[in-house]
Amino acid sequence: MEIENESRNPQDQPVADKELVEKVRQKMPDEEPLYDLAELFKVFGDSTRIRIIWALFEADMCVCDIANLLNMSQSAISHQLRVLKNSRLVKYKKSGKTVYYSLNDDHIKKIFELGMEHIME
Amino acid sequence: MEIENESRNPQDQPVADKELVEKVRQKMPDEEPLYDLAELFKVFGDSTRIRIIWALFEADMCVCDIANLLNMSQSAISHQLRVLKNSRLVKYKKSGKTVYYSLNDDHIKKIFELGMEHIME
DNA sequence: TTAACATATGAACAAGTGTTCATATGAGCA
DNA sequence: TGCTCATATGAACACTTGTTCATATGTTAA
Repeated sequence: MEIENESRNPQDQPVADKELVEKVRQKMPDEEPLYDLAELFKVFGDSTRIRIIWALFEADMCVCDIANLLNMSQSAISHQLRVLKNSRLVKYKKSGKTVYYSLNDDHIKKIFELGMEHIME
Repeated sequence: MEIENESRNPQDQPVADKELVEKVRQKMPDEEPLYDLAELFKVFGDSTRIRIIWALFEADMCVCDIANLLNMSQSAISHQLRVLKNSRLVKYKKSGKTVYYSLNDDHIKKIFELGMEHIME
């Protein structure tokens, strides 16, 4: 009985360089943090949310002023702020009827700047 | 005829702090780069693409080895590599039948590391 | 209390996305 | 030439997502 030279994975994919695949596999982070990272970038992957965050770079703002700034409905902004809140990217402070949102993470600005550098290249 | 105290935008949103909205509006970047930035993060916002990129941090790889590493079909990987290629995040080099992909941007690793920092917080 | 206001929320729908499947392309080899 | 292999591609489909619309919640002021 011969051993096949080319290894195969469960999906029956041929492997060109089995050693390399194993080496890289061992260096890969666990699935979960990579999944979480994708979830974070998914949040950044919408221009409304990008613009909300960019506005909050400049100043803490209430929902209606953000809606006005971006020329969008209060409801749309509120929905998106919830997404940002769920990702711990923004926090809020209530003041009477008004709710003021602000950024909750110092990394965001740096991430955005690096992203901009890629775009400008 | 009286001038209303509260200004309204085309969507009939009340404005709490008109001056602030104007100040922030002037500091906001143009729509287009913000739209492009969202497009970039959209590309990062998928765990398959995140894992492909992370693999390429370790080594340049051909399509079938990436498919094997991630235990996914060659077709799925090829489709995703095209997305990465269109965003100028990866480049490729042909060698006979085989196509080797590699990263095309030094910012990516930094962006991912900062993203990870947010997750770990 | 009632009215006005700021915000949040749920349902619904159109638009977008990732994978699969089948097949095309193009290079190397017999 | 014809066959095999690595990759690319198009169509189809299920699934996800962002907005709108209607309405609920909760606060302030009269």
